[in-house]
Amino acid sequence: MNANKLPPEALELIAARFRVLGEPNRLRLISALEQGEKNVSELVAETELTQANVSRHLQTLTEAGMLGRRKEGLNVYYFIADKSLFDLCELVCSRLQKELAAKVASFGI
Amino acid sequence: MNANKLPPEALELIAARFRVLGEPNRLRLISALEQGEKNVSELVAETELTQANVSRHLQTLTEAGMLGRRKEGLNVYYFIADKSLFDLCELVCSRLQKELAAKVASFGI
DNA sequence: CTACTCAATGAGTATACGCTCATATACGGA
DNA sequence: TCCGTATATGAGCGTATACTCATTGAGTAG
Repeated sequence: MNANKLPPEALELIAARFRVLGEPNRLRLISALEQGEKNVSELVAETELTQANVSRHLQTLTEAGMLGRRKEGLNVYYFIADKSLFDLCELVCSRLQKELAAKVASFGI
Repeated sequence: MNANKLPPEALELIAARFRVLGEPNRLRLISALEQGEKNVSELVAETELTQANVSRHLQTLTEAGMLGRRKEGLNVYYFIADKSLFDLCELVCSRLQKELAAKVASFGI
């Protein structure tokens, strides 16, 4: 948000990126891949989502450049391609914790 | 995303936060407030959105704890309450620039 | 109190998107 | 080649949400 007059197309690009992250199940997939690459079946087992649903979310994440794909025989392995994801989530998490702490404190006394 | 088994409610909270940012016009409002607090009329003039629309987006942003409100007579002034917004956008922007640069390079040779 | 201004909100519409079922595609083994 | 397994995708449905118009609510000035 540095540039003072970001053109609409740029804003749309940025927003699109946030939108991809605005879905809990996609965050779940990202989180699951934090430990390392996994194939679709593993992700389905771990998240308990349907295979079709996992596939679609992985597609969304991959198109956004956040994940990478690697085929190995029948299996397709996905992995985190954008390490800045962790920084993003870190920022949001710490902010949420701060807000939660404030809420707790306001009840405390 | 540090914790390995973030509970679903936490993921929903994080996702909700990203979703709020996943709308170009809301980013526009945030961007407009970067210079300092502004009232609704000023934001309407600057963004060329309808007053109703601006009002709703401001509500969304305020409920998410990202903006603050201050009434002064008839006017209501909004301001950035969550400074980490800038870090978030910075991260996304720099990542997008990197991707764009890569795309340009791949056409270069 | 009346009239005016700024901001918020109820109602309605259009669109985006997450989900599922069924099917297609891709690949490996017999 | 024929079958089975892993993943992707078309079609359809239901919900969420961005937008607008009209109205209301809050505050000020006359």
